Order: sequence, then C-alpha cells, then structure tokens
Amino acid sequence: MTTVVSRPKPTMEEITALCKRRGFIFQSSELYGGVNGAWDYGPIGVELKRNVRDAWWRDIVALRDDVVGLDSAILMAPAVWRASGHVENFHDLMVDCKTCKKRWRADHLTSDRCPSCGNQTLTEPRTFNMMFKTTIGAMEDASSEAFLRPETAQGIFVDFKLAYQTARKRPPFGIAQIGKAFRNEITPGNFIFRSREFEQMELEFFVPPEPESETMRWYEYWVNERYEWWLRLGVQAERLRKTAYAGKDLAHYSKATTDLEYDFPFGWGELEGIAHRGTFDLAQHVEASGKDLAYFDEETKEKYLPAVIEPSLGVDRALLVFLLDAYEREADRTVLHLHPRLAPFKIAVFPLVRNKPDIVELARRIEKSLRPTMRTTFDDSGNVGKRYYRQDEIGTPFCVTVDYDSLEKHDVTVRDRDSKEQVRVPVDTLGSYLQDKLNA
RNA sequence: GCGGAAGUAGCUCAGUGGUAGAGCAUCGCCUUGCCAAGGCGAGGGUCGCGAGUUCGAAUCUCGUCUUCCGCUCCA
Repeated sequence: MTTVVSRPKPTMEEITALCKRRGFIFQSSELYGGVNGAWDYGPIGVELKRNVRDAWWRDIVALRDDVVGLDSAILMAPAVWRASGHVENFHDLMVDCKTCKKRWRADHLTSDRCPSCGNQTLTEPRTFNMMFKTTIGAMEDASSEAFLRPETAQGIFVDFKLAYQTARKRPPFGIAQIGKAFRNEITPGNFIFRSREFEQMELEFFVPPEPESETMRWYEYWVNERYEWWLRLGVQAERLRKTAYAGKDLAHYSKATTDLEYDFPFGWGELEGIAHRGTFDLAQHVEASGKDLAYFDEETKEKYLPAVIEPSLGVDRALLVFLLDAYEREADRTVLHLHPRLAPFKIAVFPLVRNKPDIVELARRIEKSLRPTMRTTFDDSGNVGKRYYRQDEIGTPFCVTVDYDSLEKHDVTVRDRDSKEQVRVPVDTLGSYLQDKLNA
C-alpha cells in the first residue's frame, strides 16, 4: 500500500469536481441557492470524514494513557469569551479606500490618507467581528446574548479541573476534543479550506510550568509527533513543512508556535498549529472566574497552574489535504491513493457477471460476511472494469471479484488499487487476508 | 466588503424574443469468462432566485444569491 513516488499536484477544480461527482462534498443548501462558507458531506464524504476523526482520536486518545477525551457544548457562558480575549481581540476595525478599493486595518494606518493611492477617501472604520452571535432563551436582550464557539479549546480549559479530577490524571497529561466551531470569516474560500462552520480537533496537553526547558521538550515532542502523524497517513513529505514562529510574529498568548504547512494548489497554507501557550489560558480563567484552577500534586506537595501545549487542526482542512495528496490522474483512470485507514470503503465486492445467479449470490454472501469487520460496498452494474475504475476514484484499497471458478474452487480474486495486481484467495481465509492487508 | 467573470438535467455544454436540447452519468431489462464508456428503454430541468419590459423572456433591463479569479482579512 506504500506509494513513494511523488504525484503531480492536482488543481482545486479537479478535486471539487470529483467531490461533487462522487458524493464527497456538496455546497450547503444548494437547493436554495447555497450559503457561503458552509459544506455538506455526502454519502462517501461522511465516511472519509469519520475516518479522519477516528484516525486522530485513535492516535491521540485511544492509544495513549496520558490523554483523555471531552465533548463540550458549543454554547458557553459569554464570560468565557471575554476571559479568553475573543470578545476583545477576535475582530478587526477595517477601513476601505473609496478611490483605489484597497482595504486596511484601521490600527495600521498612520494618517487619514490611503497608504496606496494617497487620497483622503477612506471610509469610517467598520468592525468585522469573527464570532457568530445568538441569544439564549426567547428574550432578545443584551443579557441573553451568546456566541457560537470560535474554537473548541476553551471548553477544555473551562472543564480542566473537572476533567482531571474525574479522570484521575496528573500533568503531564492532555485533554482532546473534536467538535464544530464557527467563525464569521470575511472571505471564506478555496473550497473547504476556509469555512464559516468547520470542525476542529484540538489537544490541550498540560505540563508542569517549571522547568521551562521541560515544557519546551514537550512542545518539541508534539511538533514532531504531529508531523510524523501526517507522514504515517501517507501524506507526501515534500508537500509538508514546519514553519516556526518567534518573537513579534507570535500571537500574544504564545511562547512558541510551529505551523505544519501543506503545499496546496493555491500555495503553502496552514494545516495544523502547535502552540506553546504557557499558562495564559488557565490564568485568564482563574482571574475572570475567581476560581482556583491550580493543580495540587500530592506527591511533591507542589501547587501550580500547568502550562499548555496545543496541537490544533481542522477536520475539513485535513480531509482536503488527504484528498489532494492522494489524488492521481493516470492515463486512463483517476485514483485516490488514500491510506486504508482513511478510505471511505475498505473493500468492494463484485460478481464478475450479473446474469449468473450463483455468482451473484456468492458475492452477496461474501460481502455480507465481511461487513461487520470492515466497511464494504457491493456493485454489480456495468462490467467489472467499470467497477474497478469507480472504486479507484473513491479510494477503495481492495476489490473482491467472484467468478465462475469461485463456484467450484471456492476462491476469489483480490485486486489491489495501487498496483492493479490480482491474487486468488480462498474464501475461507478472505477475511483475515484482507484484514492483514489493510493493517499492513 | 471591492473589481472582473460565470450560473440551462447529477456533470460538460448547445440554444440570443416564439412549445426546453445533446453527450456522459443514473435507473430497468438484455449482454459481458477480470481493468470502464455494447444493445433497447425510462426517469430527470418552473433555464440560480425575484421583479420589470413585451402579445410572448432561458434569451432584453434591474435587483439579489452563489461560485471562480484578483484585492482585503484570517487573535
């Protein structure tokens, strides 16, 4: 299943067309003309999206004994967003130049003249707040105002104490969460790269704040761990890079940040951020809530506010990267070389021909027997070549074909997506054979 | 939000004032002894949406929504 040769970069058009044609992703509310910056995942896409989530959850939570999960609410007390700084900082005052149509951040201007054309034709500053507002309860007054969360991280910080007490964890340990977040982006675009409604996978990894060198060691650990994760799932190394930020380029809360970037069709773009946030977030909530969130270590008798290392990424953006990276247009077929863990369907089962009831019945029986242990699909339309090509296009790693010989010898053909090679496998051992190949 | 381009069947498009079309895809039947695009048939569109002009609008005008490209933005 390894594909080491670098594939040519697809265009965004190729990917969006494939997504629509094969039922990966549709625009939200297309029936009513669509809504900007929101997307629906179709029958194939939803499988892929689940697999992206599952791959992260398995590697970050299930396989580790130092990370626990959380699923916090999208609606939170508005005070959370004042404490986090989102109410104050999560917007920008912008002015437009009426002459040259350029837009500027109001706080970047030094005079009332447009820095580009020099004319005094700037509009009044206007606020672009990134948080979606809503109201809790039927009465629409200021006291009931609430926000849709612009990130999942704050749910983790707010529940930090409850989570570590009930899970009986002590730093270093992490809390992970997958969930929807909402940002009223001025310009969503590049397909699902930037949406207004999207899904995040965030880990807040809490470590003792001293010594500083030890927190930096954890930071480096997670940068490396996350980088390796993408490679393990098949992303081509030359399309992936780390960019470290330092000094004035760092956000106000961060002591160190590394972005993992991918070489998208439209250029290098952020894929995941790993930030050393220090004690900023918990300290903000201690101050705003007046509650003591410090961790007391029974063994060392030390009480401290942990520092936080945060690897944070978007499910949708990850899915886009996996699609782009797996896509290959060969001479006569389109293939998604998706890692088997990510493939929407693991196995497709066909009868060689559809007008021989014995063959069809055996194929159905085999598919049914595989279903409980691996995601399968059945296809008996057209001819067998057509079906192989259809499965290649949605990234199904293996196709199983039942033919005339199968009836007598009780074996089937297993065909590999990437190499197109075929082998005969006895029906009795088919399940374990495929399981081994998928786990290889 | 600004500028440019575009929206007709699931997809690619034809149709420029007079009863909505093609190819592919989908579905059904037949065919098919392993790498797609054989045969026959069927379904599917108030031409993005809303107004206006006209005897009559997919076609002309205005508005609006969405997409793409370029700005701008993305703690």
